[in-house]
Amino acid sequence: MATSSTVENYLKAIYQAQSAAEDKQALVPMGHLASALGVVPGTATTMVKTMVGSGLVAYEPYSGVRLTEAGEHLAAMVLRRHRLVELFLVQIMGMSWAEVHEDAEQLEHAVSDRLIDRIDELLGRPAVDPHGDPIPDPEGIVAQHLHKNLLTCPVDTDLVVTRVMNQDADFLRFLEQHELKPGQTIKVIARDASADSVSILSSGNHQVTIGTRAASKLLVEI
Amino acid sequence: MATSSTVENYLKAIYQAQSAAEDKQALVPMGHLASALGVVPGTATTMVKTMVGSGLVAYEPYSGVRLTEAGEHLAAMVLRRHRLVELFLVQIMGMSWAEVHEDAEQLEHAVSDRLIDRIDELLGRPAVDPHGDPIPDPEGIVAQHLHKNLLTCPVDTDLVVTRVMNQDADFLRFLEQHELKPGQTIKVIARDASADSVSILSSGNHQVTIGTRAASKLLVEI
DNA sequence: ATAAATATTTTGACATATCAAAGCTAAAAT
DNA sequence: ATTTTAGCTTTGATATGTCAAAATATTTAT
Repeated sequence: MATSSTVENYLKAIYQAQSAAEDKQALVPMGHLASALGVVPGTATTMVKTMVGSGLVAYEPYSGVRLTEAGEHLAAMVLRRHRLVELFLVQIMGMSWAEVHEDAEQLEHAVSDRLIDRIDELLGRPAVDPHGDPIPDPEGIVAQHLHKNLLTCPVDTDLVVTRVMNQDADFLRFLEQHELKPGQTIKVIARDASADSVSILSSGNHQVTIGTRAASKLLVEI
Repeated sequence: MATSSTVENYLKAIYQAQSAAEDKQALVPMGHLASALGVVPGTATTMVKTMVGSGLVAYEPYSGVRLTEAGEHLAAMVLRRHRLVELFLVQIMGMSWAEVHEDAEQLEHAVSDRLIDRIDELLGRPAVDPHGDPIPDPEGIVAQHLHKNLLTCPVDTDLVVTRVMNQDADFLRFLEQHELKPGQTIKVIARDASADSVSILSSGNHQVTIGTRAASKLLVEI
């Protein structure tokens, strides 16, 4: 009955697709799931059907897939392990936040409940990981934080970066270099729709201009 | 070309069987290998044949299997990861040495070279794990320590426990309770061949009597 | 030297996870 | 309303790792 790491990855991908959607109850299309996991669509269909058999997901042919309560809980546990491990690698092992994702991707399937609780304790039961992603508690409950992104937040107001919705190492290194990491205080100076850009004043008082695609991935708190 | 965790476990089992043998070049019988891995003999035969194809082992039908140089190096890397992880879990995560084996068994297949080097550094490039088992260096070289066990060591002489050749959690808890862990000083008071027993004076000056089977698993330095 | 016991290999089957390519469905465009 | 297109499912294969049970080899005992 123990879920394979493949099944854990499917659960995680469905969970994250559901979280990203406006309607949290919406079905995740098979094509989306397949490309998130790097498999061909047929593989996802087959796999999802076996997961229906384990009671982890609900599936409607030609429409998509959604987690059941059991699946959602398991997915939250995978995310809990992943995020605690990431924070642990940065905080305790002194690794760079840009490079820990791959390691965490492997370790999330290998750490025991006992060890993950030890890590949680050592880190002081943290609420978020180095990217600002919330860490589900042992019951699978996720503290929902409301933040705006750099396209929806007010201009010329002090903001604290709270979350980065992109795991790409180069992007993370860019943010680090320009003092735009979670916890740092910034300000949006201007938005230019025609230039597709947003200009920011970083915590170190340096100015940077980024594209709106990137700006939408940076979440802030006022 | 990356070895699966199954192959890594086969390599480790063959390595450890070869190390335990008097003749380090002796072939490991398939039955031994199969039972060490908890599979039926036919499975081991099949698997070993595919490993021949990868150049990791030499195999002689009806005789057994032996690591090639490439296989030995890979096996040493698995053991290096396992032992560094065990020491890490005990030293940094504060887990009990009796309970870390299972965790390490999983993690040894999931930690990256980068992370294992970080762990190695954090622990100060240690030579042995909590059981006194030597940690292979990044080139796969193992410092060979010569020790005697409680059956071959001199009686009534101060000894330091250096290594425990048994991973059984209950046995490890027993040693802990009776102050017989690696690093502690003990003395053999008497051996009784007919009673199949060895009597020991522990570091805390308590006396314990254990069977010769157990005594052979405790290695010491004079 | 032969029989009995033990160990090993082979064979056929199965579970999991995957792909390529053919076949279907549903939505969008005309 | 029909065609096109995009997306999804099915089918048949493949790779990995495993077992049960039959066949074979080796060792031990008589």
